[in-house]
Order: sequence, then C-alpha cells, then structure tokens
Amino acid sequence: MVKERTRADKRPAKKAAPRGKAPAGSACRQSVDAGRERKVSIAQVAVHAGVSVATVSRVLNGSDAVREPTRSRVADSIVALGYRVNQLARSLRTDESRLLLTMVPDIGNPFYAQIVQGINEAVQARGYDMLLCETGGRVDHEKRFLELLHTRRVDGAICLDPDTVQQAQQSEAQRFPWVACCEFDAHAPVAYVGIDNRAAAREAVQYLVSRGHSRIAFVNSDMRFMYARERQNGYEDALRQAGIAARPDYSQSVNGLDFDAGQRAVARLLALDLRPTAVFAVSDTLAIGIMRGLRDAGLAVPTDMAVMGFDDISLASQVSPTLSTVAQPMRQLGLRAAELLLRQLDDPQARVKGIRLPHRLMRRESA
Amino acid sequence: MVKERTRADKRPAKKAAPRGKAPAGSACRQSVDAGRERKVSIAQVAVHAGVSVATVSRVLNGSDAVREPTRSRVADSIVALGYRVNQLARSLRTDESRLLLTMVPDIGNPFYAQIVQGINEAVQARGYDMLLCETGGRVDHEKRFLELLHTRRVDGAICLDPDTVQQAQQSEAQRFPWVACCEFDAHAPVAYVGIDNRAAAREAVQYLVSRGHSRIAFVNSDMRFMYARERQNGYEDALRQAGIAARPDYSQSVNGLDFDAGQRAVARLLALDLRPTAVFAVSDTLAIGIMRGLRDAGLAVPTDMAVMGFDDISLASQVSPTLSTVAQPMRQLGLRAAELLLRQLDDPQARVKGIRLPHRLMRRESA
DNA sequence: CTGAAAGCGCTAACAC
DNA sequence: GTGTTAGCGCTTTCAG
Repeated sequence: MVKERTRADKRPAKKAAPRGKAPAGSACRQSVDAGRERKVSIAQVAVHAGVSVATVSRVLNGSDAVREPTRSRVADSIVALGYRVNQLARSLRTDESRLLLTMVPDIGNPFYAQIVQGINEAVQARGYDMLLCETGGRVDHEKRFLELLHTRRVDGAICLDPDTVQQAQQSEAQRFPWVACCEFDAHAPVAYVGIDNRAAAREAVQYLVSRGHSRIAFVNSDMRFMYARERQNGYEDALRQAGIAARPDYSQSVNGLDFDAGQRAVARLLALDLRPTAVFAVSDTLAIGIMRGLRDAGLAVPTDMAVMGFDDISLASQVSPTLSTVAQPMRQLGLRAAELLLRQLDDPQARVKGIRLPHRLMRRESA
Repeated sequence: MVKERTRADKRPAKKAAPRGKAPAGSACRQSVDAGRERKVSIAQVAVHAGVSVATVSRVLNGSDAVREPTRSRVADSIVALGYRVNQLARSLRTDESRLLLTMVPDIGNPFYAQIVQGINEAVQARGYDMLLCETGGRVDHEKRFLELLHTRRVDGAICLDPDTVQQAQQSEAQRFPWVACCEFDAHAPVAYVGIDNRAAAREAVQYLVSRGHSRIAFVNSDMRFMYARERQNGYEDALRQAGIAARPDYSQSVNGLDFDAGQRAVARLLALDLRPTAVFAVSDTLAIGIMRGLRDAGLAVPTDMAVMGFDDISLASQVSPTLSTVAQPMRQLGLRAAELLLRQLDDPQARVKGIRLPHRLMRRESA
C-alpha cells in the first residue's frame, strides 16, 4: 500500500528556521513572543531549569523521586517557557495514545448523537480524546476501524455499528480492547452495554394489546442490526402470548431510520387489506415519520391508528400528538460504554462483562 | 485462535529485558499467525525485503526514486508481513498529524450534528481523521482546544463555538490554521464559512410582515453567539423597514436552544399585555418547543399565532403543523469549512477568505 | 538508485 | 535523587 504525500515543503529544518506552520498570511514570524516559543521541548526546559531531561520527565509524570526544590524549579521553567508535552512523542514511547475511537452509523440521528455525548463526557473526564468515525453503515468504512487502531495506535474503541461485532469474531480486532454499544452479541467475548431489546419490544406490544389492539403492525429497519432482530422477536412474543396470530404482511421492513423511511412505510400500511389499528416502530424517528404520513393521509392518531416508537429521543415529547415510546438511557449507554472501555484499559486482567441498562415504557398521547 | 490480548504485552515491557530491537528476530515472530504480527515495523519489512529502511520508506511515500524490481519486492513484503505505518512515529518526524479537531457546542442539536457530518465527510475523503470535542459552550472546555493543538500536534481545527473566535484574536491560536464555521467574525484574520444571518433574519421577518403580521415577537438565544446578535439586527431591520415600532418586550432571550427553552419562552410571550400574532425564533428546535407550548396553552398555529424557525433541520417538515423556517445548508457548511482548512494546510501561503453560503426561506404551514 | 545515520520529543532502565 | 543513554518507528539529508 503506497501512500502519496502531497504536502508541499515542510522539512524538519533544524534549528535554522523556526518550524511549525506559519499561519497563512502576513508576517508569519511575530515578534519574539515573550519567550513563549512555538515548540518547546523537554530538553529546553531541562536547560532552563539546570537539570537533566530525565528529571523534567519525572516532574511531568508526577514521580515522587524528585526533591522539592528541584521540582518547583522545573515547574517554574515549564511555565516560563510555555512548555507542552508532545503527546505524539510520548505515545510513540509508551505505546499508549490516550485516544479512543467511536464508530457510529449516523450522528444525524438524535439517538446516536446522544450516546456520543455520553461517550464524550466520560472520555474527556478521563483525559482521553475521542476520534469520531461516522460509517453510514457502509462496511468498507468499518475497515478504517482496524486501520486506525493500528495506524494511530488508538487505545481502544466503542462501536455502535452492527457489522463490526460480526467481524470481531474472526478478525484481529479481537486482540484489541473495544466495547460494543447497543449492537452486541451477548455470546461474543466482547464487553458491551445495551438494553434488553426483546423484552422492551415485548412490553411495548403488550401495552398496545392492553389498550385493546389486536391488529398491530410492526415497522422494522435493517435486519443487519441486532436490535432489529430482537425487537422482532419481542413483537412476536407479545402477539403469541396474547393469542394473536402474527400476520406476515403486518411486519414491514424499511431502509434506514429517518423520517422519510417512516413516511414511506405508511403507504404500505394503508394498502393492507385489513388495516391495522396500531403500529409499533423500532425507532422514534421512524414513528414520527409514520405519524406525519398518517396525517397526510387524513388519519388521526391515535384514534384511527395508534403509534408507538422506540428510544424516547427528546423530540418524542414535542410532536403532536406526543409519542408513546420505550425509553432507552442514551446518555448512560454511552457513558457506561466508555467507562467499561476505560476500565479495561486500566486493568487488562479485568474480564469485563456486558451490562444491560433498564428501559422504560413511556405512555403518551399517540398510543 | 488468537487469545484476547492484554494490555501488558502491548506495553514496553517494563520488567522484561531492556528494550531494544528484541522483537526483530525473536521467536514470537515465527508465530503460527501466517506472519501477521501485531507490530511490524519498517525495519522488519526492510529485512524481509532485503533492503534498507530508507528504501521501504521511499516506497511507502511513493517516491519515484525506487527502481521497479525493488519497489515490488518491498510492496510484497509489506503485504506479507501485514505492515501498517505507525502514524505516531511518522507524525513525530514530519510534524504533521493528519488529525483535525472539530469543536462543537452541542452535537445533540440536529443542526450541529449535520454540520459535523459534512465535516466528517470531507475529512475522511482526504485521509484525515477527526477529533471531536463537545464543549457544551463552556469556556474552560475551549481551553482544551489550544492544548490539543499543541499536545496532539493537531494540524488544524474547525470551530463552531463562539468564544473561540474571540480568543483567537489575541491568543496564540492565531498562529494555527483553523477555520470558523457558523460563528465567525468577518473582520478577524481567520477563514470562515457561514451564512448572512442578518439578511436571512430580515427576510424571515419580512415574510411575516407580508403575511399581515405587525405584532411580531422574537425569541433569541445567548447573545454570546454572533448569529444571535446578527439575527436580532435582521429582525430590527425588517421592522424598521416596515415602519413597525420595535417593542422591547417582544424580544425575548432564552438560555440554550433546546425544545424546553422554547416551551419556557411561550409563557412569557403569552403574558405580554398585547399578545403578538407571530413569533420568529432563531432556531428550529426553539420554534418547535414554542409550538408545543402554544398547543399546551390551547392555541392554534398559525391562526392564533404564527411561528417561524431557523435552520430547517429535517424535523421541521415532520412536525404538525410543518414549520416555516430559513434553511441553512448544514452539510455544505461543514464540508466547505473542512475543505477550506484542508486547502490552507496544503498551501500555507494561500490567503483563504471567508465564504458565505446561501440561505433559503421555506414557506410551510406554521407561518 | 540505495544505504547509513541523524534525529523528532519523550520515557525508563541503569548508573552514580 | 538525578543524570546518561538507548531507543519507540519513521523521514530525510548526505554519501556512495
């Protein structure tokens, strides 16, 4: 694999000329900035403080093997020179980048966005930084996952994508610390955090049944997703328990999770010979699209058709009628996933198990 | 199958033998793993191909100073060994990390999420990776901005945060390549991409006026944001042009942009002695919250009160009634911002100017 | 064309 | 306690 470097000049140029990227434009070289040079190395700090680089390094890393007068002298020099550690160099040496990777299918989806917020929170709190990769569900993009792990020496990854879980089984990804979030395989040797999708879906449908519905449709998304398969199971469980025969034509599958996909599903729902009285969608965005489609068709929710969603994105309580749904603790999902990963990083021995977070049925106006 | 690898064997072997090129020839190399060892360095490739590391490096970087037989021999070894460049080492040497930073106030907001998608797209296409920092608008978090730039030797940044723009003026950030997105100061020596907020707001209000409204309220958010100030100007422009006296109590300011903030604003709107007949909110999320609040208060949109938003997030066309708003090209905003930055990186001399993208009035049901 | 060698900035043995 | 020093993996003169 040959990489092409297109970048112009940029030669390491010893101390001759100041390196660094001159900002575009005029007088790249400002007047000497009160001693705060662009690139200060540990060596310069050492000279300034009259100690060796090793000592500076010790101070930097909080080693207790440095006597007080020395320590503060070094500390002063660090401040005086405006020194910053070069994480690149440190990482190269320690083989630990303090970088985490988050792979997400679509941050445009509020559900995923909130999870990423949770991850971000945990990660920042621990002094790590987060690389974000949006895959768009495309498998080839997930290849970059492995590449980055190697290439950037990323310490670990949190993955919200379905396929990665599969790949992980046989690929070398297995040798890396990573945790699955939302999409997981409970039997795979990989930590995860998620909810009990089957039970959650079952409860949602049971609720619909309890409201007197027996003609309940199900709008699902890509079966590549584990949650899609599990929620389908839950849907069928509930029908079975209620003694309702499952009608294959009541189970619709759409591509994607966006509003439009929901709207499109409506047409098929309404074309059914025996029209359902309720719909359960695997995501709020889908459900909202469905409500929109129903409205366009002149039908009222929930009287003409009840609608139930999944996730409880903040939007769910804003639309009209407000959307009944199953709440997932998005932020927590991300937070816990990150913490799991971090713990695994701290102690490789710790055999971290998967955890399930609770879901909750939200009764609102749409069903 | 390969056993789950532990962090321990990844580390520099604290207690084990002093470092050195131990791995080069030792036993672990002959693992059953078809030669695909975890860490293959350029040196190993060199040995395998019977050339020097310099030559391997040349091949890696597409230098044309390598004769064909040699080149393909090296290429073969690279594949055979499963070699991957260590970007850390390369970056340390070249002082170029191929890492970009995106600073965003809140990815939970669909508006920002979409911009980030645009950024991600452009960045990935060019082989860069993106570090994502959610600041939550807190200034201290923005400090990390500068730190990362140094610390990780990030090549550049795209900033959606208001305060950074300010800081940039006097801080050393000025010496780094970065571009402002959405929030910018046209007079600052920093590239930017955004829309003409003042004109856009003016048009929105003019539209309201054209629909016969003269009692038009304005719900704004944090005035720390440039867009907030500019849209306020636009609002006032339009009133002035229409010969409508601006009533101070018609201009409301709320904290944040989420739905709840919008809902809260409604109370104040309804408490006004002379109730407005239309509201213009600076964001769709705010507008949707307002519609929700209005509905709760038993008022109809647009008959009792017309509502106009800003952004045109995908949600805007889903709610009921559908939301009239001013569309911003979110994805393009992010894409162009990233491209601007990348271009600046390619050619530091290029004095990249700011660019304005077009907005568009979306007439829908709410106003 | 290719190789030898000097570092990039930092950490961690191993001295002293 | 503190200093010396050997690299981490890579790019890039500078020789040959």
